[in-house]
Order: sequence, then structure tokens, then C-alpha cells
Amino acid sequence: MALPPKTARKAVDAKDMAGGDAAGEPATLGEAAYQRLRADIVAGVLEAGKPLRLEALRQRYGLSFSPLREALMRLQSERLVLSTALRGFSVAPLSREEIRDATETRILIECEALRRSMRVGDDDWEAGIVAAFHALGRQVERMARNSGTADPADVAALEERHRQFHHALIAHCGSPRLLDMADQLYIETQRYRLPSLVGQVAGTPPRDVTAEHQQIMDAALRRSDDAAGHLAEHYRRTAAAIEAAMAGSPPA
Amino acid sequence: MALPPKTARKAVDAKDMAGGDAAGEPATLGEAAYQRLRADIVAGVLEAGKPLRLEALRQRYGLSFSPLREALMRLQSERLVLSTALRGFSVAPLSREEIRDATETRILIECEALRRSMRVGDDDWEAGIVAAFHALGRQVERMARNSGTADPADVAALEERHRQFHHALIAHCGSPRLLDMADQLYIETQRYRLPSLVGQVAGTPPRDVTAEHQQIMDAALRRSDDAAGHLAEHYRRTAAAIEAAMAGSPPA
DNA sequence: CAACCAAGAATTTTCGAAAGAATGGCACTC
DNA sequence: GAGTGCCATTCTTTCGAAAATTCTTGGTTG
Repeated sequence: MALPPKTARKAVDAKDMAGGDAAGEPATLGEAAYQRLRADIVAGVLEAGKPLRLEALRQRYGLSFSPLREALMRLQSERLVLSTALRGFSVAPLSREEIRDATETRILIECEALRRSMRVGDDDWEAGIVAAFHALGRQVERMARNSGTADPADVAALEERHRQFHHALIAHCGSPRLLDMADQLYIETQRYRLPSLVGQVAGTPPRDVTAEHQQIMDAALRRSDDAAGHLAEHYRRTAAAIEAAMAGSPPA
Repeated sequence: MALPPKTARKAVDAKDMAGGDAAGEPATLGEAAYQRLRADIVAGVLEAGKPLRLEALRQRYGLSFSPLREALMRLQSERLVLSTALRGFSVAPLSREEIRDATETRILIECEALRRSMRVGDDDWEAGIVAAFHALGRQVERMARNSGTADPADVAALEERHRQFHHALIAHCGSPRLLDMADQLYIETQRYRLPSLVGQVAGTPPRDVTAEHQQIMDAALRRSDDAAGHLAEHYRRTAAAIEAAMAGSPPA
């Protein structure tokens, strides 16, 4: 399955695609700052709880205050950054309560969105899910072959495929708000998920994530009422694994 | 309108109220810009769909670009403002699809939050609801006496009491995310609600909003499963009234 | 007459400096 | 010796101008 066919654009000028694109080249420095800051927070490069000094960020990213502030403001409303009135910003801390709240909220939002998608989803919806599942599976295979590999590119690809799969499930829910909230909660939980992705957590019941995905997908395609339940179960297991990992090595 | 005199900004001395307060004195100009812009958008002073030129805003509010951009960025993630990469900002348009999505999303969030509050709510929770209901009722009475009054102060007070009542219902849900989302959706729907608050909409079935509130409150205090249903019904009726009003006088 | 291009105008975005507040340390009082 | 007020330092916040980009207009061509 190929991504939507890239309509042959005038290759001459890449700058005519002016819209604030999500993944492509950031059109403004503010957008770039937002993307880089977000990535660094999610990856843990900027440690949870630590203050974000503007001067330090200015040097780190080679930007001026304005775009940085803009980005931080945005990240604040996405719960990745905290700020106090005249005391600046800091990386939002990680905690057990937060992962629980984020998980349960995500379940509420995505289960509803899944039910709605199942109600109205057409062939394209189904095809999108199957395609995403397949691509995710291939990436898992690839990484399983060179097992032990922690190639960051592979991890990033895995995350992206994973995101696309879960997005495909709810893509046809018809509510821009639910989709936005799901996207946002995905990012938030990614912060917690990433660390546990790299190192396998000991002491947790062995888990076949692919099987869980398959179960969700099958139920969804069958339009079975079980689909939402499986999805919730999937997220709760992930949360449990993360909590176990956090108990094992509480971050400094 | 005179240029803003360079009044020395007052330092908020009470260090216990250090956080970026919601209602009180805005600690920074950015916060002030956010509050004023938001109020003007919700009130319709800044018309839906119209572009927000920075130079115009600069003059209108007597501020510089930085705090304005900051505020606009924030409003963008709250769906009150749209922005395109190098083409600036505009007030988010009003539409039937939006009011529907906002209403249904609000029902999803608040019903869940209400159920959770009912599960764990204690005497304080109950007292908060009763108090808010009472205060709301008094305000309604007062305005009914001087009927026909469109005193903006009264309308503002009514809105605030109304907000507090609905907030009290879900206050003990235990999820910061649900509360935030509810707050945000309240603001979004307020944009639609306010116009229909001033002029009574003709052609809609007569409505006793106070009775609806009472019904919700009673069911909630009884911990009845009906509470969420009543709440949903309440919101759907409001949405229907708004849609009727929009059909009657589609905004220019 | 429609499409196209270029120059000018309007607007957004970015910068670096200056002003405003918080933090921490130090002397001073009680 | 503890509390208190003041000062220097550090940091955030704000400004206004400069740079970058889009939009508009008028003229030109096919």
C-alpha cells in the first residue's frame, strides 16, 4: 500500500505549499521550535520537571525569544509544558496519576470515536485499518529480525506506524474535536510509552501486542461491540506496563 | 482613544497566588491580551470569520506584537482562532457542524465526569452544587423582575453563575483533563449560546431552564443513573435552540 | 479577453535590546 | 541568633524596528 499518490507538483517551487503543514518543512521558525521542543520533551532529552530557561533554549536551537515563547505557549496548552506567570516554563513532570488520567481519558475519547467510526465507516475506512495494520506488522518483523537493535530510526518508524494504526481505527468518527483530542493524548502518552519501548520491562506478563492489535482490528471490521472493549484493554495493559516500569526505576 | 500611558505595572505581592490566575488580575500583558481577545471573540465583538490583523489589534488593545501573538497562539489551540502559516490569524467561523460537534463532545466529556463525580462525590460536592444552583436561581429571579433588561452586567453575572453550576456538577470527577476539556468546551459553546441568551428565540418550544437544572441536580444528588441523561438532554435542547436561531437569522 | 509577470504595498514573522520581576545573599536590627 | 529589609543578579516579559513573505495592482502578451 502506498501513501496517497503524490500528485506531481511543480517541482520548481516547494515554497508554494504555504499551509502550516504538520509533518513537512515547518513554514515558520515558531513552528520549527514547536516541533523540535515537542520531540525533545517526548524523547526525554529535556527532562521532566526541569525548568526551561529561555537563554538556554535560545542557544540550543539557535532561535530568538519570540518563536520560542510561541512554541512554549502552545506546548503548555498541550500539557507538555508548565508555566507560571513571571517565573517561566518547565517540562511537565511525569507521574503515576498523570499516566492514569491520560490513559483513561484516551479510552473515553477513542472508544467513542471508534464506535462512531464503526457506525459509519465505509470500505476506505476498513482499507485504511488493514493497510496500517499490515505496515505496522512489517516494521515489527523487521525489528524482530535484527533483534536487540535500538536503531533510533527504526524506533521512530515503529512509533509512526503505531500511531497511524490507532488513528486509522477512529479516522471516520466525523468529529474534528475527538480526533484532535486523540492526537494530543497520543503525544502525551508517547512520553510515557517511549522509555518502556526501548528496554523490555521485566516482571510484566509477556505480551503479544500484535495479537492485541489484530483482535481490535478484527472486532472493528466485524462491527462488533467488543472492539471498544479490546481497545480499552489494550491501553490499560500498556499503562500497567508503564507503571510497572516506573516503579522499577523511578526517574531521578 | 488615548495612547496607553506607561503606567508602572503593579507587582502582585501576594506570593501565594503566584499562578497564572484565571479570573483575577492578569499578571502579564500576554495573559491580559488572551482574556480580552477571548472575551471579545465570545461576545462577537470580533466577528466570526473575519481576519485578525495584528496592526489593528495592536491599536485596539494598546499592546505590542509579542503578547498578542502569544494570546492568539493560545486561542488557536482552543479553537477560537484559526491561523495559517504566513497569512495570519482569523476568528474561527460559526457553523452548524461546529455547534453540533461541540455539543456532542461536551456531552461525552461532562456525562463521564458527572458519573465519576457521583461515584465519589462527598458532602462538599453536594453542597457546591446546591449553592451554585441557588445562586443561579437568584440571578434568574433578579433578571426576571426587571424583565426585558439587557444589562450587560446582569448577563455576565448570569453566565458566570451558570458556568459555576455546571462546573460544580463535575467538580469531583478527579480528572484534570476532563475538567480542562469541559472548561474549554464551555467557552466554545458560550460563543453560540450568548447571542441566543439576549433575544428569546421565537418558534422554539418554551423552555424552563431552571427546571431542567433542578432535574439534573436532583438526579445527581440522588446518584441516579438518569443524571447524565438529563444533562445530555439539557445540552441538546440548548443546541437545538441555537440551531433554530441560526436558521432564523444566519449571521452576515 | 484571459493569463501572466513584475513592482509596490501591506502584513506577518523575527530579532536584539531594554524594561520589569523574582531570587538569593548580605548587612543590619531587635 | 533569628528576623527583616535592601541590593545585585538572573530571568522573564515587552517593545519597536528590521527582515521575510504574501497580497495587490497595473501593465503586457498571446
